[in-house]
Amino acid sequence: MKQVLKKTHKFVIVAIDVVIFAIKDGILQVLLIKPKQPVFKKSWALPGGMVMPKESVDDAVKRHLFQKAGVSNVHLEQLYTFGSVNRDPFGRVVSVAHFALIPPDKRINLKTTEAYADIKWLRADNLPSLAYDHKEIIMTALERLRSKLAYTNIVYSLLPEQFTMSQMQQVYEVILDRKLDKRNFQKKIKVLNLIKKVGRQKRGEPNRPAELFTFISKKSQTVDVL
Amino acid sequence: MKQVLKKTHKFVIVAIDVVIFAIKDGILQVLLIKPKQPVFKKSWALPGGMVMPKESVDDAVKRHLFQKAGVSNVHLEQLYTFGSVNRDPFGRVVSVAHFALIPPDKRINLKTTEAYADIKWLRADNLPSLAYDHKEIIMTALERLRSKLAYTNIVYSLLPEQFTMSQMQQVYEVILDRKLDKRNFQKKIKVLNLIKKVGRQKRGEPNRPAELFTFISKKSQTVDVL
DNA sequence: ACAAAAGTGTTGGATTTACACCCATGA
DNA sequence: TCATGGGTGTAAATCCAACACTTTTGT
Repeated sequence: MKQVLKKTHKFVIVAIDVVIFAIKDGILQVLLIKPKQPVFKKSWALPGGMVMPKESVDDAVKRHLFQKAGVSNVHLEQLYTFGSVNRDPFGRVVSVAHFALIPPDKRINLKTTEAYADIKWLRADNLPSLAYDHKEIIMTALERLRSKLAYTNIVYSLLPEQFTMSQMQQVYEVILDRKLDKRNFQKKIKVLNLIKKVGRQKRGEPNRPAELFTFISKKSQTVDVL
Repeated sequence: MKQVLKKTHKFVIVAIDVVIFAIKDGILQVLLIKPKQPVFKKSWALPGGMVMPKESVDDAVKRHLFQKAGVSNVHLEQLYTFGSVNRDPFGRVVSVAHFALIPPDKRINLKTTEAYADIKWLRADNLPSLAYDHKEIIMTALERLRSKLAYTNIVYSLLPEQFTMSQMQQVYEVILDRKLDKRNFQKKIKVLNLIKKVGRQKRGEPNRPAELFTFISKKSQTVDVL
């Protein structure tokens, strides 16, 4: 199919790609697949695929996300549409890039069965060689993620249901790649009224147990965090 | 052609739309066309059109902008991609919406000759009934414009080559729809070092002549304006 | 007892807001 | 001379950044 497209070059195909982020072990990770095409044998690529005529772009993203990562009901956001003529060697494909945020305790179900050879989490700070313009897409997603951390409450999409203040601060530190002051951070978060104590503590570590918090609401809103 | 698409419903067409803003007479205006299709006889619509197989999305926007408004070399920015299934009654069309900013002294050349009956500037604060999902697109563009005024220097794209401080302040007031304090505004702008006095004044009005300024650089940059 | 992370306030500096009068011009 | 918008500074309030010690636990 795609080969035909290349030859005729008569249509513009609409596809989607998703940059899926999660923080695991204090490291920002991106979910990538290993394409089977020989051209990209040495590269990794973003999960994605075509938009079908009878599904919306949003639905296409959800479908591919579920088909490839077995995940649904996560923060999902349109990023940018990449539309240069030669971005895909197999045809004229315009891709509506998105990004997704997955909390670390989310059950996911990676499926290697389909058109790609492998799928796994890779560090965002040490990316392998990437197919298509996917490097650029990931960089754009990272930028967006960084800026949205500062003026929205999306951090809730990267935290488990219950979390400590340090965990929350760590999300900021990992993504922004700088240390924050503990007292100032907690002061700012407190005044925003986004989270509340659950009344239990995280025990079992060889140090003072930390209070557990949870988000009062998980609606996206713009708030001045940093 | 479009009718065929509707029946077969086999392909997704990629199009672009542009929300073209300018401030004229202290009013924020949007450039709209009057479609010829009977369905939209009573509506206005955004200028736009298909992306051809051999042109990039960016090039398609520039082409349509030139074909419809006779304008080139203006601030142009991708906004959002609208991809719901039924947004266009004539077929499955995904539209990559953009916005453009045009300075008031820019020569433009509106062309009513083509597939639409009329083209003209309409007030953004009192929009007519709009075709497709173009109301939503304009609202999204307005939001984006408002937020970018605050953290970038794009205001230069809405001002003539030489301008007074009051003119600049007016751009902010019109778009943000609130009054600003003259002294505080000038203080903030001054510290950003974006503009310089040209050394002449705007005479001819029955009041004290105003200093004229110009932008030191017309590169987009993010700066904390407000 | 010790190591490790949790919790918790204050101060100085920077930034932001509010606010009013005189000036230069054209009519 | 009058009406109009242009140009200009200061003081109070708020916000932000820097900074260190005590607590609680597991081993």
